[in-house]
Amino acid sequence: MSFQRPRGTRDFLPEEMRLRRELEQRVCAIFRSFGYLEVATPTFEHLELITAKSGEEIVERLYSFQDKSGRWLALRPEFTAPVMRMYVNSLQSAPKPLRLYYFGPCFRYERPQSGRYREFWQAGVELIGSATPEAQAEVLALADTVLRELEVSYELHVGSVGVLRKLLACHGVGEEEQVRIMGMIDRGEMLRAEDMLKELGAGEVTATLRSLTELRGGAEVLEEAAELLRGCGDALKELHRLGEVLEALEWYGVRELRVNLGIARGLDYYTGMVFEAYVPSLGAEKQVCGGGSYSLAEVFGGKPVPTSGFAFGFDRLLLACSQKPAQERRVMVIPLGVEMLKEAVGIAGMLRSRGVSCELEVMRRRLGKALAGADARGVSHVVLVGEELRQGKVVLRDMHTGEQREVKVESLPEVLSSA
RNA sequence: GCCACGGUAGUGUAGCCUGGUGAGCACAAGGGACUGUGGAUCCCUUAGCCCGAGUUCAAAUCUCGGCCGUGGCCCCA
Repeated sequence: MSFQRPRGTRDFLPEEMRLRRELEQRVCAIFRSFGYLEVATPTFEHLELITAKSGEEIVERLYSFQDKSGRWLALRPEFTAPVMRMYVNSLQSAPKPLRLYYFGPCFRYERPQSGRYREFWQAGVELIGSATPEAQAEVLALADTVLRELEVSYELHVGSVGVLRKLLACHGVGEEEQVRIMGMIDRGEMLRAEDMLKELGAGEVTATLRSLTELRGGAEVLEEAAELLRGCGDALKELHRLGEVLEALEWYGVRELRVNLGIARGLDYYTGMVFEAYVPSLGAEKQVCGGGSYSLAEVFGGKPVPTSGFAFGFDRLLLACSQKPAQERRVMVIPLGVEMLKEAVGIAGMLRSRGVSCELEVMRRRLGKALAGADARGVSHVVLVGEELRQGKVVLRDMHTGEQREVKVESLPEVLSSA
């Protein structure tokens, strides 16, 4: 009888786990360096929390279930809703702005493929309580800093759903239709979006919309956009806001970005600036980060509060930065014969209490085999405990160079620490 | 939910088209030869046809279904 892993899940063996922890720590350290504080929420939430934010259609992409007393629950598909729920429950009267970050597994019932799993990890932040250009820019700059520090080659696209929505509103398109059209734009279905607009009697906006979503470039394309939006005051106002964010981004040193008004992010709770980061080398699942400014607290029964945030797809990030692990010091203590076992155990214990991690040879192998075994498991330093112990010494062997020297037991921790 | 390709010891593979000999090889793992330097060499051992049904005297091999994997669509991170 043997069992397979559930589809779309992974086991992480020691080597990969080390890489994951390393990356997690690097990313979270950068979050903290911007003043963000870590939070955690439950792995599952009430199903309604998720559907309140994303609509009933999302249910088929969720792991949802009834518990033993009939409550409908769902494994979280992302963190924004849970974190905002937590904010509404417990943090509404905390001093603003609130800077929160999270890291943890999320679950979606989707077809697995490269860079897409049913259990995957997200790392992200929410900045709650400020909608100033500098606050929005900070969030984006934070994402940019992470990508830059990881030395991956990426593209940052910045847009504004506010501009698009106000443009549509300007031509009499209602809220609900706006959402549907934005979804089509996000999926690149411009023709469908145009058909729908014509049906709604807003056919005259299609040319403007098309030109607008095809604009690409630096901050200078905002001028072209302004031309296109002439006569639509609300949209121009949104465009001006985007301009302010872009200006602030310059102060943060974020210059390698492209304005892309075609980013709609499909989701209806975004209000203003939106952004996405891509790592082209990842292929189909190249989006490593998505975020923007939104207003969600009121959906969960709180007072509206302007918020900006983003989430990294941690697994994709890991794929993107093919970092090779730093050489790790790994120590093994080998007794030369059973009669030295007791002493070897003692020395291993002494090393551990002095902060040097080490493992003990427990297979009673002959020296040759023991060395071969140590090598096979990636040990970098071996401590041989033999008759030199009568002079209070052990033999320290560097497994990479093959060099050996006798070292006093009491100076062993120090010598190994600097190795 | 849809499409393409795939699944043989722990890993990588041969065999499949053309059904029929104890399913072969390499590496890994465990033991030994061999008493502190043999990270070697030699020998031994462990361990496999994804699951189920069908066709057949006979299935790793052919057919169907399922499961899982890889990549793509969709969606997203």
